[in-house]
Amino acid sequence: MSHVLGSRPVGVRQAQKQKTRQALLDAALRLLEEQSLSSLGLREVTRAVGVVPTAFYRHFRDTAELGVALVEEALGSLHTTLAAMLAATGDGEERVAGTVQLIASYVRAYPAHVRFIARERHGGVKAVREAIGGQLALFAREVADRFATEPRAAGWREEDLLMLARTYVDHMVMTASALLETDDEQQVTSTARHQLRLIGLGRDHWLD
Amino acid sequence: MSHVLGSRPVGVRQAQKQKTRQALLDAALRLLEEQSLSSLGLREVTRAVGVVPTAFYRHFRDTAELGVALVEEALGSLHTTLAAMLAATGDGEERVAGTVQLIASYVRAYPAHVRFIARERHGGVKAVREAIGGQLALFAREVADRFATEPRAAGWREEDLLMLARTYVDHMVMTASALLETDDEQQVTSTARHQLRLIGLGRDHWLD
DNA sequence: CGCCTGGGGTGACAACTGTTCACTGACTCA
DNA sequence: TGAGTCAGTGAACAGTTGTCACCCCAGGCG
Repeated sequence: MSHVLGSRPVGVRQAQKQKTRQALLDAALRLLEEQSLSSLGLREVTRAVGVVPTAFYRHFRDTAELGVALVEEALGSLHTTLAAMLAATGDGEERVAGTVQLIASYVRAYPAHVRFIARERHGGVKAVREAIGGQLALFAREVADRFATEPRAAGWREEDLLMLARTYVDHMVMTASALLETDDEQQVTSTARHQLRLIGLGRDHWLD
Repeated sequence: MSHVLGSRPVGVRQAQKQKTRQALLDAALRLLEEQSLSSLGLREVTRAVGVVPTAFYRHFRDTAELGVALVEEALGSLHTTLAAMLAATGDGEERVAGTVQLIASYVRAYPAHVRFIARERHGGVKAVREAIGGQLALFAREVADRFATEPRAAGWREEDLLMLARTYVDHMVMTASALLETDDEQQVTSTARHQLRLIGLGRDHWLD
């Protein structure tokens, strides 16, 4: 008789289903640490979960659809984090360092998700590529909109603001994946900070 | 009795072998346009060439080794092109436009190679990732060395020059893969030009 | 010339894949 | 309470995969 508002699983039934679904996503993400989505087998995933192959179809049409769900899981919840990151006003060296540190801690917290995004951004599954591209474009828009409200953006053309935002987003993704592959985190974060400074300088002298 | 110096195929035998090897590479590259290396099957490649599966082993241990060979084919010959690109002295708007145009024409000439590099740079096969990373690091070194000879580099720290070079190389790769995925080439090249201008401005004011 | 090397072919193997269909039994809800 | 829903099961299918030992015969070379 009780109605649960907002949250998805309304009964024991739905809850179990979502639990299995999440188990499939988790197992897939783990398997994808050492292979690409286009070689991920449906049986491989169900075996890792401890469930019969056909159960897979109750949740996803194929592994491509699972991939799209993973994109949502990895990037969907990042919008709020990004907003917080942008809200930290102030500029200069400590702002730059803070940004890079935030990226580093995110990579440390969710390495598998980051790896997945970096790997499948140009991967072999079209639907997943497009899902990631869409999310990143959304990020760029959000960043650009944020910039537009700041006094530094006075005199900037709309499209140049978007270009600048794209540069920042691209740099973020590249730094994240570089952090995954290196074992010298200091080296990577240092380079990332200097690159941000470089972009910041270009930004300051854009209107000449 | 005649000795051919330098060039590889010294006899009809060797020539045939290299011909088959090249056919395997070509077929693989074509198949990789719509999948990742980690899902590329050995049989799939030989079938496309019109050769029996076991013949594959005469040339490569497995598909990973073929992938490394593809990296060499795609990036190995690019060093000279890159040198030419850097040799074009002069700066400012037309230099930037020329650079972007050169990238665009390279993508148009070898789209499959570019796609392969973008896809496997963070792909599921470790050996291939490392091969690509090594080549790109080499590019960055070459660019940095070139910069070091220019008067603009006066006062720059060695590691900052390398950082700058990496930024340019990364930007090149990103622009190339962006050109592959878009259908609006003008849009992408325009953004790329503006990003180069942004970096150039940062470069000009680095020593403040 | 005639032996030898080795790229390519044959056929077969066990293991694996995605997808189908009919099923069971715990949960839902009027 | 009793009928219906549906997440997960079980078995079977037609293909596919990588790898094997063995054979063939054109090209290389003394």
